[in-house]
Amino acid sequence: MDSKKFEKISRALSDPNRIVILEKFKKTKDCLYCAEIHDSLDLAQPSVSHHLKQLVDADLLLPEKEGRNLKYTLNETVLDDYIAFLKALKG
Amino acid sequence: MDSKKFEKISRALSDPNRIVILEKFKKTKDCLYCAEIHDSLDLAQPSVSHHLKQLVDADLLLPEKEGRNLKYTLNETVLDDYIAFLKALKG
DNA sequence: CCAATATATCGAAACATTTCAATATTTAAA
DNA sequence: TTTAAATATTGAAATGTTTCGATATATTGG
Repeated sequence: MDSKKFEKISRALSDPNRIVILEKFKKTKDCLYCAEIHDSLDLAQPSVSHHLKQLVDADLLLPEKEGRNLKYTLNETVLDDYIAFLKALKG
Repeated sequence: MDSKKFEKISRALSDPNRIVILEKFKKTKDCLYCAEIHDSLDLAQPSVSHHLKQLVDADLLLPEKEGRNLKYTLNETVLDDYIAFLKALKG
């Protein structure tokens, strides 16, 4: 992971609503539907869409179409790469 | 670490100049002087001061006064806590 | 104490992000 | 194939961030 990618992921992680989204993966199964995310986020639909886009653009979430719904899974590989970058900072 | 703290650290990590600062710790010894940071950052002095403040406010850097200079060390404990939060996201 | 050096703060311009209403697009069901 | 549901895009207001010149504060050496 290069520093530009690291920066982008950090930015994606620097918003309370997006943290709520990511934490939902901890509590629930390994995938979440767009509508479930929308329900847990006291925000208008375009705002939810915007936040999901940030997370997808940072590769933290992997989107998958399922009929007319959208399903997201957490990209653990990217999280691991991000963690590796952080560990490298320590020398 | 709570999510508010996680958010703040993520924001501190989401800027290219601040990443350059943190990466300098990898290359050099375990502490850096304000002036060394300033020298490696093609930015005006108030901007450097601003970025260092973000990093200190997020507890990523620990400042220490040494006469009329300022010395910073990387806070590895906070980095570890941040990493632990990330790992917890994966379940 | 005075002058010089190191760092911080202020205030404003430039830029980026968040939010939502309105609207568009896609897809499945009727 | 029309309609309803799910999601995305646009455009604009509100807010936050970055940057720097000017200036303030602290510290040390002379």
